[in-house]
Amino acid sequence: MTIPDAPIPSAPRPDRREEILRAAIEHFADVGYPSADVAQIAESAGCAKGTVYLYYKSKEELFSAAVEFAMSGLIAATCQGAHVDPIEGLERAVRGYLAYFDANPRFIELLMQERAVFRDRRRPTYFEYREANRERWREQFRRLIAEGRMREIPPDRAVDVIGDLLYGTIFTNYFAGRRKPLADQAGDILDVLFHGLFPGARPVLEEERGERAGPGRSSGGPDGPAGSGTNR
Amino acid sequence: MTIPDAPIPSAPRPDRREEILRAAIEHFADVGYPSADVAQIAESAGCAKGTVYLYYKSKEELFSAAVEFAMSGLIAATCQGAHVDPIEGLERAVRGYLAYFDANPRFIELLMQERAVFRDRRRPTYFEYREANRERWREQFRRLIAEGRMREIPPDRAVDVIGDLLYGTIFTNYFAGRRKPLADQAGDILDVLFHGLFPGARPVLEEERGERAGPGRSSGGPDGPAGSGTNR
Amino acid sequence: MTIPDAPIPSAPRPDRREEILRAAIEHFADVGYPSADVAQIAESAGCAKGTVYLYYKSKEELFSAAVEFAMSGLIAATCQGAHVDPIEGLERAVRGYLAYFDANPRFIELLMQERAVFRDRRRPTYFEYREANRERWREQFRRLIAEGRMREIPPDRAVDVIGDLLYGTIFTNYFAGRRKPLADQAGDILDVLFHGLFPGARPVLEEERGERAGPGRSSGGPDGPAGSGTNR
Amino acid sequence: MTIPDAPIPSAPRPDRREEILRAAIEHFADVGYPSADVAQIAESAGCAKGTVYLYYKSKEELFSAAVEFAMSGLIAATCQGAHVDPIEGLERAVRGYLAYFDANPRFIELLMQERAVFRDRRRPTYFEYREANRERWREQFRRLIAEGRMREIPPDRAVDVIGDLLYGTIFTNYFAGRRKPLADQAGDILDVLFHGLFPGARPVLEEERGERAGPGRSSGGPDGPAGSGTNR
DNA sequence: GATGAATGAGTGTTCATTCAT
DNA sequence: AATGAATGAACACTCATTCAT
Repeated sequence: MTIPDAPIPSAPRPDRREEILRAAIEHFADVGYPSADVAQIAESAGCAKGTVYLYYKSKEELFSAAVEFAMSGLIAATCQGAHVDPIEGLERAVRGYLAYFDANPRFIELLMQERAVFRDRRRPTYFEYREANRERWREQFRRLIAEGRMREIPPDRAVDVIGDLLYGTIFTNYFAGRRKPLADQAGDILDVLFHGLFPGARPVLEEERGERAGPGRSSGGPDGPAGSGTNR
Repeated sequence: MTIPDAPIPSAPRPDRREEILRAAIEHFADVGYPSADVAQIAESAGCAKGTVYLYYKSKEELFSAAVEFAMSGLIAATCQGAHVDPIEGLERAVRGYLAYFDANPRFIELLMQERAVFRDRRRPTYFEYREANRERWREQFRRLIAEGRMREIPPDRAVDVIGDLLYGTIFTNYFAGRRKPLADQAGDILDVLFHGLFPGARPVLEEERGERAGPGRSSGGPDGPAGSGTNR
Repeated sequence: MTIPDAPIPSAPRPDRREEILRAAIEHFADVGYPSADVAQIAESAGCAKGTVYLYYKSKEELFSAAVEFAMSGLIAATCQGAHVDPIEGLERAVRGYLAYFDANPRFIELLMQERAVFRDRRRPTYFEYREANRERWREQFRRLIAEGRMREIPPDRAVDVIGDLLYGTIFTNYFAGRRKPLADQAGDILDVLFHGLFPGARPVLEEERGERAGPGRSSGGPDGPAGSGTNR
Repeated sequence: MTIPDAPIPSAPRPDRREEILRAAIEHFADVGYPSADVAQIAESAGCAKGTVYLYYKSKEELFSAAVEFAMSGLIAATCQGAHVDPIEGLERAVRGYLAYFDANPRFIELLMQERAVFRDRRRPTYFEYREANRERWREQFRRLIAEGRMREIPPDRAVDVIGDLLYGTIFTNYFAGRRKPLADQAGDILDVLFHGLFPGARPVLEEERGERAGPGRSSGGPDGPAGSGTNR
């Protein structure tokens, strides 16, 4: 029943939705989803709080849009080289991946936040993307093995190892403040991936595994809470 | 007007602090730091909310304690094998690492939450741990290279690659719901790490790198917000 | 770049104001004034939100118009029979009143909402209407009493009793979900009104009144807040 | 993550729940449910906003508690006289009812608000109460008719008529600002109820009913929106 | 006249933290 | 030491209203 002041009309803004998304990406990456304040995103975007809700149904949806934006860029950055030799294609994909996050470190933060925010509501966008790519690489690895150009490693596992390595790399770089640009690390990463650390080492014996290490147990972890017995 | 029952002698509580920590680990891992409710932790621990503050200055400190607990277990699980051959030591460390998180999947969640929560206030505990281990492995790799048992890879980079691969592996497994226990993947991981994917491939040429891929640029990312120019 | 279709000549809208009013009545009755959304009314009326404000200064004024509309119908429905015998006139008015709300149950809702919304800003439209009719009936009752056809009841009080009974009847029917159409109840209501429940009962002694019943007092209401002492 | 100031401990308050309820009744009755501000209720009650939520789960629950309180008082005020003659019992109940709302006019407001607020979520508390009483009166009326002390009116309809009259009376009095205390009107109401207006009038002919009056139709209501055809 | 994008005040609810007991 | 009632800052979201077009 109170009469709000007349809105001060601002300069025409041709692409409000995009401005808001840009502001949101920055803000979410800066302070994290839980601390992010829709009012501040609005301010960054140069509009009022209500306007944000004109374009995005909720804070959560805005966040999802940010993550999706980041992922669509990643796909573009890694899906090139479809027509080159598979090994070179892999190299390109790896370099593209790392270069992408090098250029957009904020996106790493978004990926992490997504997990923390949507804990169990859905599989993170990033992993959806990984699964979507799996088949393509599996096929290529199968062929390389058949041609004798690749060691006999279960293609699926190879895909996992590469994906895990890349994922771990970007996170580590971003979080641990590693100094060298990701792109500069690509050579070493590919070198290890392609040729291994110890060419002459004896084969890895799977039989040796099996010692489960819970804290405070045979592995010498701290006694106390959350011993392995309390975990599912 | 009701005569209270004689107090039920509660089980001796030798370590309230520990009970609270145990409850906290479980709760933080279950619902995430931001949604975690001190009152519920207290209830799980069988005490009142105020009591939690007797032992931990704040919710944040309690969370830190939970993370630290998780990490101390990890150190124990990976620092064995000090006196065996370095290559076997590495294998053991890798298996120990994976087995540890296999047995304590909650801790993966805590690690992730830590990052999301303490965003820029400090380097995550986990990476502190990694740095602390770096020197030890660097030395061992130097020796292996000198002995010709390891390819000529900058030892620091080797440490990074291994660490990143492991880190990426646990996160991926936990978040993407990979089915195989981590311990079972250890063999393949070690195999790739030790012998590489493509023994005969041409050397990786670092010169090829350099194409920075920002979204909407030459790499074909989406046009719009957060182009590489807007990143720091 | 798309060439807009030729505008579909919308059906001639001779009375936008009326369309909006119609939509408003429906919407206000459906969801209640506080939850009513001007945007939805506009949509129902087939125009834009701004257009509503072209015809009605505010949501509140639009609501008032809705109530007034309802009341003007009521007046028409109860003011017939001016030239018949007063007793039959009363019967007709009662039946007309009930039939009106039977046919327009939404209006009952509007009447109630009006009270809830405009709390103390003005006397509800409905009661204005009642007062406007009072004089006419007072006169007729006076005559009936003089003619010995009506018991000696203060005419004003008779008007009140009839009005209250009708008012209570429509509300109760609407809110309590009474099943029988109002019109079917008219006979019983008139029967009680005309002939009473207990023809032979001793006269009602006004002297007996006077015991004020506040909660928690002699009348046994709950102790606690809002005892009669706290009321104005 | 901001550290709130230490709460200023207030004087010991033995019955917070009740103080809050008292404040809520007053506030809800004063400004209506939708405009009611929990913060103001808290202030009236002399506590902080959060404290209200310690005792009542939500604003809605607090409102329900207020209504229930009002109704429990009404029950007490009308359920006396169980052992007197039924006709006198009825008289007492009617007087008790009116006296109750005379003493607690706020409660009328609450009853009305309840309907407006919980529109279709549940049958209003008040009508629950009426239904609960129905059986008791039905029985008494049956007996009175059998004894020839009451006219042959369907007992259920008699209950309805009385209830509707009372309900309409309190609302009208409260809303229309009628000046005479309710208790003073009781005599006239009972008089009409017991003996009727026109003892000698011809029987009411039910057959005459049936003319449904929609606005703008044969009954001469306004043309336009919400004609009877648009109503359910 | 019509539009609908933009505005921003307003509010129910949560929860970490305190402290009198 | 232990309690748990009390606190109050913080924040997402709604929606009546305006006005440039």
